[in-house]
Amino acid sequence: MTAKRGAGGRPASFSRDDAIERAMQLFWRDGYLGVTARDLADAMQIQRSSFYNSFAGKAAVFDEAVQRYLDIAPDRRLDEIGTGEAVLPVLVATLRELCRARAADPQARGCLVCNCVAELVGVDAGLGAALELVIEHRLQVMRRLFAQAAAQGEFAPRVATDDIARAFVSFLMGLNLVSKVIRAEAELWSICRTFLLGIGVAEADLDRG
Amino acid sequence: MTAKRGAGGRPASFSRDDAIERAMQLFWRDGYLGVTARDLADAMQIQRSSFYNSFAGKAAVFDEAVQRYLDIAPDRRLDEIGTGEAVLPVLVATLRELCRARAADPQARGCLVCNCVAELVGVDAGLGAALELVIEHRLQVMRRLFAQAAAQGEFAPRVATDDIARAFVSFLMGLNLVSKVIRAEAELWSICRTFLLGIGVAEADLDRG
DNA sequence: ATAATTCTGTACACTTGTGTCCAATATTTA
DNA sequence: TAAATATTGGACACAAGTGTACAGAATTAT
Repeated sequence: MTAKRGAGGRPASFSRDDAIERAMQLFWRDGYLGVTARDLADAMQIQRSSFYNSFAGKAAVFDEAVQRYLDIAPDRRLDEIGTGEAVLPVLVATLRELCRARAADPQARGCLVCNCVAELVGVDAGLGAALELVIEHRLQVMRRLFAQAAAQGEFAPRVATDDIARAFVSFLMGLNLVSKVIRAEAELWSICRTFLLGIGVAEADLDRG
Repeated sequence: MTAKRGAGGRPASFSRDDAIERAMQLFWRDGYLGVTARDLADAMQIQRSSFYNSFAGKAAVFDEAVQRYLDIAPDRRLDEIGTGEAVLPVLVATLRELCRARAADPQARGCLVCNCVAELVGVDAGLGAALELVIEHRLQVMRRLFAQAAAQGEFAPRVATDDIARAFVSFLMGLNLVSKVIRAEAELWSICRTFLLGIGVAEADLDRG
């Protein structure tokens, strides 16, 4: 049974947050299809019976794991840029951090979302759609941010900011994916550099990340 | 047994090429882990016993399927550009064709190689390494091509051509991946446009693809 | 103390996947 | 025709995965 509210009882001995965290780490490394319910329960350090008691199954845990991933992903900071705030410094710092994190990961796992978009969109209707939403959200946020940055005179776009936003999301997914093959932080950063210069960011703004 | 050379015998009733082609289509749609040996034999339209007779297993078929994919992938044309030949027209035409193909695919499968890099690199050592080689090869070819294009005065690079090559491969992988979510050809093309303008390709060279 | 609730560990039934094997049949070359 | 080779279709053994069930122990609130 799932938890019911009522009189007291034995409390869960595991932290649900910790369990989801461990599940997320596993999905991150092995993808969705590469993980079984057994693997999950093992990684979450709970019995398989507890697993089925407390969670609806692999797909449900995956949903929660993705949410958890979004909380710790380097690009979460882009969602927190407010209106009126400077965009470029945060953008540059975020990309720097992303390169650092991807290169520092000894397992070269790349990005959980990107990996699973490749794996699940068009394969699993439900999970694929959920992941598409994450990408759509990133697109929406970037449209707002690039419009804002241009309006604030932070850079001189050579094409429509909506086009830049789309190119940025594509660039970001490519960077995450290629980071599984290109392992040197400096080379990953050079990709960011090339992209940023290309969309009109000034050289001077790149080093102050 | 695998085929032995000797006196004649009953010839294989199926075309090995067709079988690999069908296997490739299946891997393209469902990924590697999403496909079982049964699925494979079914798709290849051969008995499961014939499957094990004629192929070493799923992984071996996958290897052949990847090679087949490389033969039909839009970016194969980039490998055929000779020394002294103009690079940009082919590059632009290739990207146009890529956008067209990705948008025209009703199943939104993206790129088989990119999908499987996301799925397998770091997960399956053998297959992952083989896919990494494909990416490394693309990197090598692009280094040569961008150096050639710059030397031939086809465009004015603002950063080192090696950096552009790296950024291009990343861009290409991102485009393939995002094409699973962004389905309109015009939007995919706008991503290419933004990238090409960014690395210094002249506006005039974009429309003559 | 009692009821409520959860965990543990094991067990079970069922499905799916893997790889092998075989006898019968079909087709080609020598 | 005989030898060689392939396919067919079914069967088998085995491993792995899924989801459920249950009895006993543990812990909490009332």
